[in-house]
Amino acid sequence: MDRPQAPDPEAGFVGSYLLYLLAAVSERASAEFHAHARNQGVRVPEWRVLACLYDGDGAMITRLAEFALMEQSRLTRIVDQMAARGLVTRRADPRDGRRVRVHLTEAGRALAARLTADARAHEARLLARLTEDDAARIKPMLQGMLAGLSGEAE
Amino acid sequence: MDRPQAPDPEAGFVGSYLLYLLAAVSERASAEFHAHARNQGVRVPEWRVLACLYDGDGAMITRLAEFALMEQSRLTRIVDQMAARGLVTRRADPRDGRRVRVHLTEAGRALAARLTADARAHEARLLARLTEDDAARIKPMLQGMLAGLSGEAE
DNA sequence: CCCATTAATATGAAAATTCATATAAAGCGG
DNA sequence: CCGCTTTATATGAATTTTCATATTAATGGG
Repeated sequence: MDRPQAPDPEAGFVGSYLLYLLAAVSERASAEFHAHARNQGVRVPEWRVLACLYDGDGAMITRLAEFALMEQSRLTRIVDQMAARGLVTRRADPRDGRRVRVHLTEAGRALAARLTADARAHEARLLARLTEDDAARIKPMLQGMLAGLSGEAE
Repeated sequence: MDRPQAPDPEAGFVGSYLLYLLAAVSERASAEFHAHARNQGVRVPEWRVLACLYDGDGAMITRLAEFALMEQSRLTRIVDQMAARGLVTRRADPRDGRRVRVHLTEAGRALAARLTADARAHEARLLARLTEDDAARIKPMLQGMLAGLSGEAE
């Protein structure tokens, strides 16, 4: 097993720079599960779309792009591909003809259900590797940060 | 100011999924500074290379790629571009002819110094928005996670 | 010293991603 | 109802990124 190294947290700037730590932890914590998803034929952006729609079907393109952490034009193309693969369908919003609502198909929902279950299990394994304290605090802390960073302008 | 929304942390899977929270916080916390870097003509991968080299000049391509969170072949091309812009130079390692060591030029070092200072200031502003408790705990927690995820296989 | 293997970097070609902008539907003031 | 502005999505074209693999150098065994 030959995992990537990280910069020394003691020495230098990078090893204790908050934005580096966030990016590195995110990337490395996600690596395993993302590899699992790809093995199931699902790329990362597609997995994000599946997960978001599984939480709330029929989201419009713009909001879906925000939740799935990607640009609108990219999401449009991801949705194209997923539609071509029969995972989602597009429907015009009856109230507002500009909007496109994205819905999971049967197949898409089944795939999302499977991957979401896998993700829960994987998350449990990740949390199990933390100290009890950290495991208890990490999510609320991140949720708090996210709330502070999203929405309200200051 | 119209910031992206985040999924409801109360409802659904995504809003309380650890890997989502990490990715979202990383992305959104970094957005401002990354925009600043781009305004200085420096893209994100380039900024990461500058910061890593500023910490320790003369890194080889492979390790630099690990630290800078990108694939080797991508880093090779980033270094190409940075060399073309006069920010770095490549030098063969005298001990091992396969290795290429990347060094900052004067201009590269000056740019790295400036951006690193900006990054410290920006980080201070980010931390100031957290509760005292969170601000004190976030970095050690992330460093611990990173150590657990890197290096040692289990 | 040679061969086979491993390691470090580079590169071609395909695919993904971005950026600016086009298209089209709503909303609004008059 | 009209024209103007805003909002939502799509798309062309350039750039970036990935993936597999080529190239070159070191290493270890016989």
